[in-house]
Amino acid sequence: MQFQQLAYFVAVADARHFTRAAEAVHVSQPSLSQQIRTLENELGAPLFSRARGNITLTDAGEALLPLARRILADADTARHEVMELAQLRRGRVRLGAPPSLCTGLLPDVLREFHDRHPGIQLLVEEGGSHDLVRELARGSLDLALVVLPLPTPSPALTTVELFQEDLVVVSSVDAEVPPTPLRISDLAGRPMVMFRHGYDLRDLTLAACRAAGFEPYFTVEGGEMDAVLGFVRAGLGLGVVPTMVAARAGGELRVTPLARPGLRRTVALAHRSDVAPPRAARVLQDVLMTAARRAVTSDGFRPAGPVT
Amino acid sequence: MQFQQLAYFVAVADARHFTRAAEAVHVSQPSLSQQIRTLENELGAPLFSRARGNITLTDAGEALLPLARRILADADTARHEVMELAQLRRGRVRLGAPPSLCTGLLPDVLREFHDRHPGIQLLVEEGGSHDLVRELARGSLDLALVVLPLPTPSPALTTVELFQEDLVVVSSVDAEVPPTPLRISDLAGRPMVMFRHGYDLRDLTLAACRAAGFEPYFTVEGGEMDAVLGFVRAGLGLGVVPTMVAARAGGELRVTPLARPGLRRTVALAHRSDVAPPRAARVLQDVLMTAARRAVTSDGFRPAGPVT
DNA sequence: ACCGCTCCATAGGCGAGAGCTATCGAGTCG
DNA sequence: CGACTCGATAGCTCTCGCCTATGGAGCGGT
Repeated sequence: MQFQQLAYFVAVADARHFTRAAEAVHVSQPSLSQQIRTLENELGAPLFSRARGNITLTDAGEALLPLARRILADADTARHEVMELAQLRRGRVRLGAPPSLCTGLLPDVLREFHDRHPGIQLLVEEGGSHDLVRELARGSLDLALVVLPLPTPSPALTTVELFQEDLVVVSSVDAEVPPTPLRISDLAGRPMVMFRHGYDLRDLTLAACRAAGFEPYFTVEGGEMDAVLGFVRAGLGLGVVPTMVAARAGGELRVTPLARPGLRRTVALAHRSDVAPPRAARVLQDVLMTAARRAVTSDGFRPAGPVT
Repeated sequence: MQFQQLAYFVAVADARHFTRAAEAVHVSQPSLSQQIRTLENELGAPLFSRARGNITLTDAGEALLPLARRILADADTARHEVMELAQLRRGRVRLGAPPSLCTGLLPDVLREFHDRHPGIQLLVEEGGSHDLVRELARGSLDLALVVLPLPTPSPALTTVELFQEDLVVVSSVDAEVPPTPLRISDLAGRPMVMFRHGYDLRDLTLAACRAAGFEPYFTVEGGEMDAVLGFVRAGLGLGVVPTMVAARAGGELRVTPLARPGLRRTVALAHRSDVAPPRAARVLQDVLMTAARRAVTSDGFRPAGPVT
């Protein structure tokens, strides 16, 4: 049984006429006759009663017709479904990202991606690198933006570095003006506001302070990104955030760069090594990498270092 | 898109392994790989992510899988449905017959047919030749037993004569013994019981009486076959019925043959000329014709004359 | 580190079959 | 009775699905 045999069969059943059916399906009449005959032989029963000028379905033909129609319709549906997926008119990308990047990088990138491919559903999972890595491995995420180095490196994940971004200190416009540029050691003893456990920014800042030989003093700790910025704005202390987050946070905040070497983090894109991500995810990856390159040139970000 | 491509695709999706899938569908592994690739090219999207030892469906593959399964299942159903029809394990025959044959010939024939093909549904339409011919032409009957000549002959119907049967006179065992053999003219003035309008037996008998120069006298007229036999048994008059009906009517009835040339009717099988009857109908036709031949030799029926 | 094993992809050849054109033969109509 | 219609048949070409043989990449054992 072949798809075109079923198509020819349906055409004859509709036209009640071999020659006209052959025209409808764009084959010669003998080819169509032959295929119908082959189908009849395979099924072991005549499908049409061929009386001159009065082609009729036999009972076997009547039984076959609805099934043939359904099979052809299903095949058509299959073609369209898959082609729509392939042409990004439909689909889904599940992207994981840490809160700092959800606030900083993602809005523009997702906006650009959505404008180009409005049929693709975007699911963003906001979480710490640890959670994101687990979900990637489990297959519940297609892609994740992560901060390197990964908390649990694994050969099952492939990471591509996107860019490095400097961290800056933010403070309330009403607070005492910190020295410019600020060294890490200048943070010693100053009141600070810190993210909850799980933020890689927390670990990064804490490690830097300890490397400088002091334990930072937190007036408030534990909020999410927006809350921390709010606390800073309210004068509760200094905050350490990525450049892009500080830039987006708007007024009421003073941004102070750190003295060299400063603090820097590497942002990368991670996906499973064993399966190729869906087409839509690969395109999102392209958009992300292009945006990263743009940011490197226009916003003073640093290009990504060697791949780890 | 080909059926075997879908089958191979499903096999790989199930086995998650090209080589084992190839064994499952009994083709070489390269053939299977090639067909999968052809399918992927046609659909414009990869269906599997081929990582060593970890073959996985892509999103396109996931979309295709349920449809592929359904298409294959439908194709299988189609094959079985048609083959069951062809092998007479299922099906239907719609047979029309006049009441006299429903009473006489049909019970044994239908019993024999049903024993041979228990899956075939038998629908019997009891009616006068006129109605039966109309229903045949309309397509609501597959076959009909009719008495020739047809009331409305038409080239759209093909008739095959089965046999000729003699008519006999039945009377109550309590009534006056009619002369043996009886001539048609002996019926003049004798009380008779007659069928309702529409029975070809009525027309046949009336015509014979008129040809013999008299108008018959009916004490009761208008009943169906069983009723008429009951009236005869009750002594209301003589009846004229086919030999086989008289034979089946059981006791309480005296059967008197008619003197030569007597009365005779030709029973034929009719079907539409333009469409071949369903397979089951053709087989029933065979059984009927065989039974007719048997009746000709064993029950003293006469063979059918030349085909009209 | 290397060898061997597994497993999918590629190459080349063969045969089936689906397509074509040309023609036949049966039934229909003017 | 001849022209016409329409499905079946014949003979051919060429695509394509199948095969065997082989390539090449990753993984495991010694």
